[in-house]
Amino acid sequence: MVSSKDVAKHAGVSQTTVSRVLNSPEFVKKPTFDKVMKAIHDLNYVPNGHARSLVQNKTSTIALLSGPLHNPFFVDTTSAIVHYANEMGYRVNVQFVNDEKLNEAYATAIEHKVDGVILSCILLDDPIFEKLTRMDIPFITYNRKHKNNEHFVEIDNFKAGYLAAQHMIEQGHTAIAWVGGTLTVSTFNNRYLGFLQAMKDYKLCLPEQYIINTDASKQAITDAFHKLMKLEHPPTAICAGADSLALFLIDVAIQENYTVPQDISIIGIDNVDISSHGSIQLTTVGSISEQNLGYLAIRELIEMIENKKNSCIQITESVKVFHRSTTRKN
Amino acid sequence: MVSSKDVAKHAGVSQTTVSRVLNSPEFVKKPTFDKVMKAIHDLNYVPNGHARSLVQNKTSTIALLSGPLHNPFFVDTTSAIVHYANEMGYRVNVQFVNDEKLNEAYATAIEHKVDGVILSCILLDDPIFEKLTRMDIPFITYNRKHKNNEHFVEIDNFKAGYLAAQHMIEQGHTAIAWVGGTLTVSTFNNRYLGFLQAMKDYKLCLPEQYIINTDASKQAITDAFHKLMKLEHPPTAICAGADSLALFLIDVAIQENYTVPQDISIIGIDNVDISSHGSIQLTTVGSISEQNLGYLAIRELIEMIENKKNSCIQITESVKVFHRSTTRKN
DNA sequence: TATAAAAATGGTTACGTATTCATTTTGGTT
DNA sequence: AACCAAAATGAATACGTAACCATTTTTATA
Repeated sequence: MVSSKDVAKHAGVSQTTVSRVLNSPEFVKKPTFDKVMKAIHDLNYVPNGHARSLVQNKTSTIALLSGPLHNPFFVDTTSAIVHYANEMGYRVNVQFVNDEKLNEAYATAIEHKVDGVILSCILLDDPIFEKLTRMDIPFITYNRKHKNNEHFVEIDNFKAGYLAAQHMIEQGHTAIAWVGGTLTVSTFNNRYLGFLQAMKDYKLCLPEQYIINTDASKQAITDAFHKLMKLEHPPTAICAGADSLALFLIDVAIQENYTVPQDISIIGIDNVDISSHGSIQLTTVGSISEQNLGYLAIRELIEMIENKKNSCIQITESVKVFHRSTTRKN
Repeated sequence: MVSSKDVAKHAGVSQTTVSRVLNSPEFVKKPTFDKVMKAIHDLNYVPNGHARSLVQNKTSTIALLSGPLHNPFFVDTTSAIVHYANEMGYRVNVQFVNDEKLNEAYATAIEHKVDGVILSCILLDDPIFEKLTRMDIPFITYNRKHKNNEHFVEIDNFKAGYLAAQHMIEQGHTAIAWVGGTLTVSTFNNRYLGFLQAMKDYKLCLPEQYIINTDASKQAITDAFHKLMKLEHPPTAICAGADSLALFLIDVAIQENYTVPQDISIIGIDNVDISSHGSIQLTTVGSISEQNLGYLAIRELIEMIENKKNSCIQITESVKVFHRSTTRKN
């Protein structure tokens, strides 16, 4: 492997000068600069990023711990995060983690002394939080948050759950079910609480069988749907804890020859990009702002890294209903 | 930052022993091992990956240069690639590149001495190819390939184009249009050639206005659709060069109050995961095998990295039609 | 017990860069 | 020409690890 020493020798200068040519060319005379550049080109030299990271203690790398891409929410956020980070000169190490394999993911992230960590998949009560804090690595969570989290970006999850229920109620539904994810996740927890509050405020009956909080796998959602529709009095509407769940539900419904929304109304939360596709037209609750959570989070993280500011970043975006075609008057 | 020297001092051993505890514990006595582990834990030590990379000339990192995630094909492949790589102990540096900003992307990838590069976005006649070869970094392309490419994984694009046209013809269509991407991309080029061949074999008339090869942006596809449907004799069927294009077309069609497939049949190529969703049910041509191209590519790349084998990897997967609900008898 | 072999540990160095400080060269002024 | 300040360059070092070789300690064998 050709190093800056080789370049120096080839150009008849010192390694220091080679380094200067690349990092502070204003301090080197034109002829010297040209000589070195020629040598760099001749030898096909590429500086070694690891050596630089080692000496500068700066990696220009960010670790992204995202949820899986089969959830369209993470498609949108991952895309936004990687694009913005690259634009700002950072490389992004991506990992798609499920909640179990979290520890490994953190380990590899930390070993490489990334400049910052941006993550979604943290539990309300996650020991990882302390580790990251102790490591003194800037980090921010998006979508989810930790119980004593300082830096996070989220939507108003409680209100989102509330609005979802309210929307169904306003459409004349009374038999409204909830299908959400595990409550150890802040997002699902708050959305669920919002849903409950609306049902209470509007004095609607909510039988226990109408409430399903399970893991977010396709299989679990399929089972949930079956369970609901086989009840003696099946619901006429389902509020899903996330668009990804809503899309699963719709898929299952169609497979089982139900028509959405004629047979059953379904609303999601997140307003993922694909929900507005003509073939899907998912009614959902999402951020009022155009910018997705991933973008907001990475912007703040890079701000934290570069300006070392330690003021708390706590962004909660307002939400509204996007009324499309998967819900209708009952 | 706490280093292995600090650990060594704290444990009363040499730095070498600390290194051994972590990398070849079988050569260190139990009591010493315990002492060191305690020190590691006490000091909250995490080894520095960059220093290790520097001395070992091995990074356990792979650069992924993918197309954008709004194309669902890249959602599937990115997911598969990152998952498999992580499982095999590699970190993945992801960049979503458009064809213009390719050079920057390569530069940052190469600077960090990644163990390998996996890329989709290469043009048939791309100077990058030579650079990578000269750098002696193992690399493989998926989906697309370079004109003198050695390692690649693709589907049988020519046949895919052929089958798409054939499917429409068998459904009784005669006015069949083509909407594909730029022909400097191997994938689109071969699919287009296959389409042409089928039209020729079946002796179908193909007016020039029925052929649109443009960039793959939503706007361009919208324009293409308008152009086609405003013709005096609009087509009754469109073969799209990729599922992403087909999905754009369907979205536009629905917005413009066309019904798919009643008003117009549309077929894609790739069989992306989302195409089988109940709300979409896109008829498409895709690989016979279950495994997506990203998975095949990363598997081969890691094989190349670890076994230094230099036999050419040239995988072309057979394809078939997945007949769903966006095409029908004319 | 003596001795050789094996096991365990330590000292030193290299990896490739940026940085600090010292030295040389340049250019301007008298 | 002499001198000084400024500009340009170079030498030496640190970053944190793994690897190589040397040394010490332990174990097995006669």
